[in-house]
Amino acid sequence: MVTIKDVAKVANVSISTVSRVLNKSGYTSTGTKEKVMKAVEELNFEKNMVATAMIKKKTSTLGLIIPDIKNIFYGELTRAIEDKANQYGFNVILCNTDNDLDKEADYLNFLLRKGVDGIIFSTPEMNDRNIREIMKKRPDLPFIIIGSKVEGVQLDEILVDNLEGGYQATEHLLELGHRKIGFIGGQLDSYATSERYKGYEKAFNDYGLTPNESYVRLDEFKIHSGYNIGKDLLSLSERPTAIFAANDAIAVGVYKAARELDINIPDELSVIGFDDSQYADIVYPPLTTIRTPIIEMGEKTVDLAIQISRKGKNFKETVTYQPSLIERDSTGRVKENKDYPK
Amino acid sequence: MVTIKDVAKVANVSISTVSRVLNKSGYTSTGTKEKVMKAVEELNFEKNMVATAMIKKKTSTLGLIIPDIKNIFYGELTRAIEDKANQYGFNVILCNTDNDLDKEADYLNFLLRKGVDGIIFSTPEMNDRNIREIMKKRPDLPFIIIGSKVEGVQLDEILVDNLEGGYQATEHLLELGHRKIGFIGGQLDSYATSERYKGYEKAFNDYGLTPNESYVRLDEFKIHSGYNIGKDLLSLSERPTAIFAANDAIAVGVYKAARELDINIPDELSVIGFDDSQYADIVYPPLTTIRTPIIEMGEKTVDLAIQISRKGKNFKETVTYQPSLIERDSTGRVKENKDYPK
DNA sequence: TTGAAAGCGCTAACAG
DNA sequence: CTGTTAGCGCTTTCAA
Repeated sequence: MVTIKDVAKVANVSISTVSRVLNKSGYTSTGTKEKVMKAVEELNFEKNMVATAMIKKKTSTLGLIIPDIKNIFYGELTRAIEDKANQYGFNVILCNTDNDLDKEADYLNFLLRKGVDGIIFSTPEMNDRNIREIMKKRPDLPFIIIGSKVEGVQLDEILVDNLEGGYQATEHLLELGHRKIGFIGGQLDSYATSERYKGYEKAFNDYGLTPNESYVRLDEFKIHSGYNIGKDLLSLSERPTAIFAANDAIAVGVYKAARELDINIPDELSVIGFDDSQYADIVYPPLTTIRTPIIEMGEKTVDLAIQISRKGKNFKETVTYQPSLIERDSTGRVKENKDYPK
Repeated sequence: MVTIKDVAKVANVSISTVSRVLNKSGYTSTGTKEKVMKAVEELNFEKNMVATAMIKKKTSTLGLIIPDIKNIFYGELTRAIEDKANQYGFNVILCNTDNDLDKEADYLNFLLRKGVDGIIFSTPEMNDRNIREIMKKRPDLPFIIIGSKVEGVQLDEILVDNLEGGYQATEHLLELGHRKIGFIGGQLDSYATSERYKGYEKAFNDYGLTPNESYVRLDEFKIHSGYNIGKDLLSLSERPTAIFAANDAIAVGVYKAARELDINIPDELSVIGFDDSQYADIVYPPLTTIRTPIIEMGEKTVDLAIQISRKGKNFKETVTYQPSLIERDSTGRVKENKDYPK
């Protein structure tokens, strides 16, 4: 391994001089600068970041904690985060927890021991004890959460206005004449679900209506949840004419269920999703959905993490992005269904 | 920050003793062991891995270089790799290159300077100059490539038998009576494409046939490629009755094209993909495809990387996995099409 | 069985 | 403008 020492020897200067020119810190004459750079070239020297990390207590590394990278939403988010981090000269360590708090705790510990400069969470549970603990342990480090909130802690949050999104989705359906609108979400301890549900409720209320409780079902943000619940809902004697799926994966499951039951989308059933992930444009008919500005959010998260790491800013920020309705072909005007009473 | 020094003070022993009990190396009396552990607990001490890395030249970190984590195939692969690495107590740094060799070179340099214990590549190009260079530079480090080969270097390779997979796909179509079979792939400098194409050709030959050149098109392993080429192929006056898409993403694009042209799958067009990714079960009709054992391959990759890193094994291994045909509903017996002459 | 001391590769005062 | 020196937190001889 070529070290700064070797460079010093070849350039015939001291190691501190080498360090100075390498870091452009302090004064160095043009002459020595050149000598050093020549030696660097000659030896193909590259600074060992582990050594620097030891002194500076900075590793140029961010930890990213998500439930599962196979989930397309996190794939998109992760890509945005990694790209931005890379622009700053940072790397990201990927951690998949499957929402397992013990696994998360292990990762957290590991990341800390490795000296990461900040940790980005995108975990849905609002009562994540790990985050509380870690923040107490390392109040100096940036901890940013994206897409959710954690109860009982002040931390930097990057959010989408879920309530507004839920409202937009429901309103869209309502305007198309639907009244029997199903809601399929994750669990209520997930911030996204609870807010999106609130939006759903609010839209009904603003229309002078109340949602039918039996149309509201909670499970997971996954395809199979949409499929199972979709089958349930669509087998009801008085089935919904529209379904608001709290994310696109659930909507994909609903598509599957509808297909099995031979229910046409959008003629007999309108479906709206949430996120505007890749799924939305793959399924047929293309999915009407609520767009979450994932890329902007991911980038902002990294900006914040790195700013805090560098300047040690200390105030906890909440940045909220606005969602928007993306109309595709999975929603349509409600139609009288002759097969069963309305 | 609590250091080994603090522990030593509290336990009233020397730091080397603390180090010994922490690492279970050398002799320590039960008494001191206890004292030390008590102090560790009391102080909530956690060993700084950066310091250890400096001495041991091991970071328990692997670099993973892929084109794009948004691509579902890489999502699945990455998850398998990260899980396995985590089992070993390793982390993975994710790098997205978009197949940009300069970007890849930058990442590589960065990873080396950070002292990763090995690098896993899943980049399609066979003439990746970076890999050659880096291997010359650090012959001690494990470099494993998964899913592809690189010309002019001996490195550990984890592969799926692409030729066999291509053969199976084509044979399946041939057996269903198809003769006008399109092939849509990535570029020929991608190992996967070239081998899968060879399999396609071989199957034809084994049936005493030759593929129609005008049905063979190459672009990228992406949805839009499948879509564009699909539209082309399906607009031919004598269009293919079946298409072998060299990966599932391309198949998804073909679905889209077929839908726009109002061509029914599988009645008027059979489609077969490759990978058996999530896409296969999301689209309608569910996609017949060739399964690549991604999880096993990812795990094997990590096994190898860590084994080599630990024991410094030096022989370059090539592990080949067998693909298998997964029949779903996108392929069917060829039908006479009355709309145009056969 | 334990402690002292050297050192991993680099940075950062502090002198000069 | 440059060199000497003292670490960063830990591991590892080498003595005791």
